[in-house]
Amino acid sequence: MEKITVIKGFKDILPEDTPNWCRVESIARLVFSSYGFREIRVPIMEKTELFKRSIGETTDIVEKEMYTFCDRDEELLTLRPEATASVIRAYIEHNMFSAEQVTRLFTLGPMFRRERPQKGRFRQFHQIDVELFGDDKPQSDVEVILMLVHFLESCGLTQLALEINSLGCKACRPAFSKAVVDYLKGSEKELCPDCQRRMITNPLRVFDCKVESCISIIAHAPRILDYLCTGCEDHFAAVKSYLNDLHVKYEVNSAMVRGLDYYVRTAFEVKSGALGAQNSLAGGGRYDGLVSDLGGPDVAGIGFGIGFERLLTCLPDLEKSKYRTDLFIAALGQRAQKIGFMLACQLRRAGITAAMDYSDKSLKSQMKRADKLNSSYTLIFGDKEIDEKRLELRNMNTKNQQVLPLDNLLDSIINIIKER
RNA sequence: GUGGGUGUAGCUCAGUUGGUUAGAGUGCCGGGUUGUGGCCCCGGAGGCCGAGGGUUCAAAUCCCUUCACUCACCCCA
Repeated sequence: MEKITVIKGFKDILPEDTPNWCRVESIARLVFSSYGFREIRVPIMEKTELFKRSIGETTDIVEKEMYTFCDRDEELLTLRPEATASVIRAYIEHNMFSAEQVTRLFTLGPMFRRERPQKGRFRQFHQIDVELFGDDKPQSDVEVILMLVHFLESCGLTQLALEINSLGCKACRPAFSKAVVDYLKGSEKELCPDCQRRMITNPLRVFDCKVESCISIIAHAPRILDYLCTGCEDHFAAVKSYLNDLHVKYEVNSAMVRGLDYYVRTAFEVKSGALGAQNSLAGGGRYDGLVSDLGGPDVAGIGFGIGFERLLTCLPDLEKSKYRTDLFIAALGQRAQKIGFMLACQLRRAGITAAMDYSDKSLKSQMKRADKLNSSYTLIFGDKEIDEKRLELRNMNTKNQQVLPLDNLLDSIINIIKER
């Protein structure tokens, strides 16, 4: 019989790893809550239209990476490639804007993009996603960036590289795009084929190219920061000033452009050297105008996403989770097995991790099992102990053994274990 | 979608210029005198050498095809 395997680019998260996931999740909840962010959970599927309108029809994500299928009633549905669109949809749908001026939300869960998998990139991957609606002041940019840094540091990450940039707005970006195209036309033939194509489709993407010759051409290209309108310039200056005051280290990377069409003004990214080619650990930016594009009120927005798997690969002290057992019951013989089983069931109901072997194996073998399960204590008994009503309780660390009376056995074990 | 690398035991990997019954470490199970774990010693189970085809007296080894994994490009978290 042929084995059925997981889908390419999808991963099982095994028991030895799940505690690490839980740990990071609880740090996120803790840190975000102190900034006033509340958790929202949105579906992993949406109508395809939602992503087309938010992310942009001509982006790679929408053009070739989405898992889209036709439902039985002919409706086009898509497994979410990112969370922002869904959160905005929910924000609008539940009229959250009328409940409060500023809304702070976060969510976490799986995202889906049909790319070729490689290090730090999977078809199902997980993101922690943060969104702040209803405030266009630079302080909210700073708050969100600071929270991101705070969170990553709380996870134990060091040597983070924060890069920020301003992408301009609807008013000033078109002029910049044109200037870039004009500049590139001069040396069009020296550009790599990809960049020649980008010139037409999405000129700003040329800044992302890693080809040696393109990099040297782009080094002298116009900089977005020289084309910002007064509003964008003031906004960006304020963001930088606050970050300086807060001693948040960052680099301005005027070549940083982001792959989702909706970003305006502040864009930021956190990179790590531990990741390989896909070195972007978290990224986000401002998206004023997107909420109204999706049918909501004209409110500002800013947010970011953190790659969960990428974050985990950056963590320095990742440990595989081991077994941990309070009490192992080594029962010898049929009578002992029966008593032991009843005891195990009762202990578990009392919240104590109790384990035993249901087949009547040799004591040596049961002791080995107890050791493997990292048990703190092992209760040892057979016919002799039952007849004498005196059971042996071995402390596995000290090797001391004490005698426990069969009467009130449950309570005395609970007391001993809870005292530790 | 395009390249490169790798596929041998549950896991990590050896395997010579093609040559007997394919190995090690680790893990798993059992044993080392009656009922006491970790260390040590002994034994056992576990492989269609990724799959299919070809060359040859003979293929894990050489050739072709294919699949999977992986890294990189594209792009992004």
